[in-house]
Formats: sequence, structure tokens, C-alpha cells
Amino acid sequence: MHENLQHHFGYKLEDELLKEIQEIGVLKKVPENDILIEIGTNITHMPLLIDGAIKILREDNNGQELLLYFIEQGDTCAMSLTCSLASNKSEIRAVAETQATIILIPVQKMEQWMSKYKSWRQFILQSYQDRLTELLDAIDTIAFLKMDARLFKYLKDKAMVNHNDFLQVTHQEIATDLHTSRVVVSRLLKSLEQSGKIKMHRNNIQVVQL
DNA sequence: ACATTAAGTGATT
DNA sequence: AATCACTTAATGT
Repeated sequence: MHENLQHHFGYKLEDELLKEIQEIGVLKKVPENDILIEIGTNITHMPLLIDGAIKILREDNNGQELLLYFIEQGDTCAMSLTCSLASNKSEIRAVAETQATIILIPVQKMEQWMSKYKSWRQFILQSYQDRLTELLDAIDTIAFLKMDARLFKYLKDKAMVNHNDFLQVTHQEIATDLHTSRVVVSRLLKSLEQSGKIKMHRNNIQVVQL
């Protein structure tokens, strides 16, 4: 755990804090598709992402999903802080996109550390800023990009967080993430393939133009 | 051989 | 871009 911490957070968090994280945090490996945070639940722990990727989803009244963004290693879910302070329920769902390693920190500790460690405060604020930027980006994508561009962006993002150009995903799963229908995804994928941006193989898609 | 699941296609709104 | 209806291909039992 120490090496992990040092590697991913050592440069931005002070040594004393890293020590505390080591003592208090619980190292956990989660399998792919594991739900880390569910909508409407209280958040008791905040996850520090060591490796892997997490996707953040929103849900409408009918239970339809919409992907907001991916979180990569060295970051965290800043929402857990506000939620804990206001003892609110989570507005989002966090699902492990890949197999991931996380360190769980009780939210009470987060509060303490806010006043105790400058680097922690900065880390959290920076994380907020990053999330906000990604949210704005997500809004732009949904509002201004046509479905074909959205789909291609989705594939590129997915390839990036997976560190793999070959995406193992069904058309239906893509459609769910993008909140559209499978038929549309199939058709757009075909046109993307014809324009040489991707290649489709059986049960996986290769992103060519990164 | 049959059922199930993923993906392709045409037509309609 | 969504939905329906139908087909085809691949995979599992």
C-alpha cells in the first residue's frame, strides 16, 4: 500500500498525511462493474483511486442511465465530501469501469484533514475543479455534439481509461451509457468504421484514430 | 437441434 | 434520432 500511495499521491500530499492514510485507509480491490456508490445512499467512505478507472453515471426517473465521465487513477470522488458534510444522499452512481484498486477513507477523516493538512485541502479543491470541468465537458458533449461525435468521443475516452484500443463492449452497453438505442449505435458504428475511425471485430471494437 | 443473445437492415415517425 | 419489426450470425445447452 505504501508504494502505491507514494507513487500516485506522494508528489501532492505531505508525508505525514500519507502516513495517516496508510494507517486509516483500507486497501480494496474491486472487480469490474462493481458498484462503488449507489444513487440515494449515504456515503460513509470516500475512495482514493490507485489504479483502474471508475465511471460516473446519472439516472433519470425511468432508471435510464447516462454516463457523465470517467475518473482515472490518482483522483477521487469529490462528491463524497459535500455529501458527508451535509449528510446528503448520493446523486450519482459510481461503477468500476475496470478492475480497480482503491483506498477507502472514512468521511469524518476527510473533514479533519481539511483543516489539518494544506495539501489535502488543495487536493480536494483541485479534485472539485477537475470534476466541474469534466461536467461542463459532459454538458457540451451532450448539448452540442451529434450522436456520431458523442459516440466516437465515448469510444476514445473508454480506450483511454482502459489503456486498450480494443474495447470489449456490446452495442447495447454503449447505447445504455449514451442513453440512446442499440439500433442507433449499430448504425453509427458502421459509419465510423467506413470512415476509418474504428474497426469492428467480433465482440470488440478497435479505436484506430486516437 | 433448439434457444438465446448480439448485431444488421428497412420502414416509419 | 427513436422505435418497430424482422433477419442473420454466433454461441450455449
